[in-house]
Amino acid sequence: MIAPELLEKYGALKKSFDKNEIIFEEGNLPTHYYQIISGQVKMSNYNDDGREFIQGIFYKEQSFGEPPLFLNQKYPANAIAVDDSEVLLLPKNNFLKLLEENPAISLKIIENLAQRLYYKSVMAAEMSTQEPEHRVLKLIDHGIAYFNFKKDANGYHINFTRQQIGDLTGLRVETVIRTIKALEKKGLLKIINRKVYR
Amino acid sequence: MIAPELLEKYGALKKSFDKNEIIFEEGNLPTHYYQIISGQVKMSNYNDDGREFIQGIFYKEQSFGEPPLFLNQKYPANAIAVDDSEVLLLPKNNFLKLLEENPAISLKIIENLAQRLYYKSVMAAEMSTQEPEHRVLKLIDHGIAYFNFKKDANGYHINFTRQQIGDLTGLRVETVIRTIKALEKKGLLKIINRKVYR
DNA sequence: TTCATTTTATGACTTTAATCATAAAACAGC
DNA sequence: GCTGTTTTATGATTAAAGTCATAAAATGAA
Repeated sequence: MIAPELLEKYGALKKSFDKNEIIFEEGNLPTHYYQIISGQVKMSNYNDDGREFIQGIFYKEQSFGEPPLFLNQKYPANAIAVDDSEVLLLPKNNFLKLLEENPAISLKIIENLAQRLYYKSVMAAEMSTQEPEHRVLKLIDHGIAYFNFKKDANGYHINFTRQQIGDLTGLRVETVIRTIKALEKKGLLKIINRKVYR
Repeated sequence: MIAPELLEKYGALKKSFDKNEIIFEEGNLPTHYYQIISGQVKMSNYNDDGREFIQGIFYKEQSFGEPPLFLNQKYPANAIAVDDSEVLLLPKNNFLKLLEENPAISLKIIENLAQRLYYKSVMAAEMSTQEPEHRVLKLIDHGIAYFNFKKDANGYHINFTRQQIGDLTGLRVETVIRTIKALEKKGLLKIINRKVYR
């Protein structure tokens, strides 16, 4: 996260996106640095027959879509508002100037990219070799650490739909539903009127 | 890549690893920055029943294992020499000092992490939603751009074993062998005495 | 040059998640 | 409050990759 005041000093502008509105599209060249003020944004791909894979979900104070910005490459995925969201947009050149003039920010960017690479490494290993129960549990446990799940009397409330869990783990909804039930039976999580807790 | 002279100025030492020797292990805390002088290194995970997933393969002048270094987290995978290899090791604190005193290097690190994140994004989407032919082809095409495949009269020589392709895509050897044959039949690649070309 | 190991290969079969069909409950918009 | 959509749910069936067995070719080490 970069302080909003600093971003604004370099010319960042606030933009609002409605729920399900596209922020940028796969295949386009990056033009801005994006940082969320409020709401949530997902980055995802659609394969040939319309099946979705969610690369990640981002919340307030988080940035997204930087890698292609540094590489002059096309976006490998779409960014879509999951809820009504407000986002700060800083044009690429201003962003690079900001980095140059504020070396401490570079370390923040590095740490952020390192964190995301870490998540992708863990999930890639899970998704390639582990069975559904393992995959779902790993996603949930990662989510507790890095997504904004709230803890209450029942434990952490995993506020993802079964479909979202499927799209994040590469499983189908039905499989996720069955897997979650199996995990509950094993006592690894709780289902309280359809909500999942851990 | 950071210039070897600069690394040595900050106290980096050269270390040799035999083929199949472990450089560092999953679960350990990072102590050094690693940059390859010669040979090749893979980062990989083994799941509960011994199945391997290769996170990536790295060659001369490339660094590996940085993310946990920036996050003070444990390594999410093992680093193993694929061939006899020489690696420059720079202790963590010296590396951070180097970064601090050479701001231009930070941008290099950022670009490198961005590149790896880009690869992982593309492969994650493939691995979760696409059929084997698509997955193998994507890996090969990515490899042409970023691994050191050599081009000759037959095209790019994909010098991965079927097993390695399987470990990189989450498929079993037999499936890779059959998939490659199917891709050859479709004219998407060539097999010339067991070697794969594209 | 020989021998052990790795890599590629192929067929038969099995398992597991995907698919398909259907429906109830919950939620959101009007 | 009604209605359309989304989410959760369950059972039956299918397809596709995994598994198992076996072997030839290639490679590398002694």
